Amino acid sequence: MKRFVEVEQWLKTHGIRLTDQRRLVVRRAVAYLHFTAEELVKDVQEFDPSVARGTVYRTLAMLQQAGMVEKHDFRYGPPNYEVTFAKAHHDHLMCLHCGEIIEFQEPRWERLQDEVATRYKYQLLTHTHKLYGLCAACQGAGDKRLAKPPHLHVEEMVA
Amino acid sequence: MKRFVEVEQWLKTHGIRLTDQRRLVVRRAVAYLHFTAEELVKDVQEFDPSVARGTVYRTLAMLQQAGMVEKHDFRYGPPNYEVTFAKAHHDHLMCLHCGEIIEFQEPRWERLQDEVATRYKYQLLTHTHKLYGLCAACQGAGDKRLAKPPHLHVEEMVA
DNA sequence: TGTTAGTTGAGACTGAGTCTCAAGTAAGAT
DNA sequence: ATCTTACTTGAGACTCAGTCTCAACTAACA
Repeated sequence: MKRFVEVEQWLKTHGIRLTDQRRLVVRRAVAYLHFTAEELVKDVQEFDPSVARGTVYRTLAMLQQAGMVEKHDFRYGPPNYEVTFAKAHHDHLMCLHCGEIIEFQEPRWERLQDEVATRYKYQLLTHTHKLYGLCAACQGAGDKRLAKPPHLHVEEMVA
Repeated sequence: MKRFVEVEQWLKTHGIRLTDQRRLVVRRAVAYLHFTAEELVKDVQEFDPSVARGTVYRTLAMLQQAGMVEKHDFRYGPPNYEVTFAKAHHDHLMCLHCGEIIEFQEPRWERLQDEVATRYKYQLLTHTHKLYGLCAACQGAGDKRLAKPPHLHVEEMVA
């Protein structure tokens, strides 16, 4: 089953009203790996220019609230969103030159984290762990500065 | 020797002109553990209201460039700055209720990171690792939402 | 097919940060 | 000590991302 169908079902069963606008936002969001709010606004408005910015932000907040979308503050540019519904926990490795984002898992970290939390008597709720560097392809390139914002990877429109 | 004296010397030896404004910004910054740009602006302007916002931002950027100040995107609110000059590398643990920030070191992480970077053929440049939870004191409190922004810890003014 | 509470679009508003440029000044040269 | 000049500053306009308000609209249940 397509992911957006599951997301829509989840919304329905949780008493959240399904409007055309929300459907569109969800469908466009799941087509991306990572995206910024403004990118999603533009993308959604290409399909329906009448959808307001506020609606996209509100829907995004709602999805985040529901735990289907996560917001990441990568170090450069505005925050990045990711649809995490039915996805295993992972951390991120980002190329500072081309903006590639790799998702990886490292269970040994999770254990070390618990250890640290215990050390300081903290009840751990969440964490972010991000590595920044240069991917193999960009290590040769001359200018090592961030060339473009963290991106993107669009699948086809699933309408 | 006071930290700000070292910072000022460093600036001097690197051909950066020492103005009264920069001196003030540096001195106020080293009085904090963590601070936001706007907090520093207000703080600096209490000592000299004629210092412009732009000047504080510019000085902050310069110090960051020089590697004496680090910018942290904690998950809530605007970015947090920290004077890292002559400080060992560390990561952060933050209480989501009272905003306490604990700095800790965990060398085993660094090794795991190198491993991950190698796995993906990345040249690692930097990383951020932040744990969020509830400190011992706040675990009992009723409302678990973030009560106030990441803060602060002011030492006395060193003028 | 009502009814109504939840949702929307439009645009004003906010907060954080950047930019511009004329005026001011630190610090090396004289 | 004073000159010179490139660097720095203050003021305020500007930008960008995100939030808020409110009248008009609509999904979904009765």
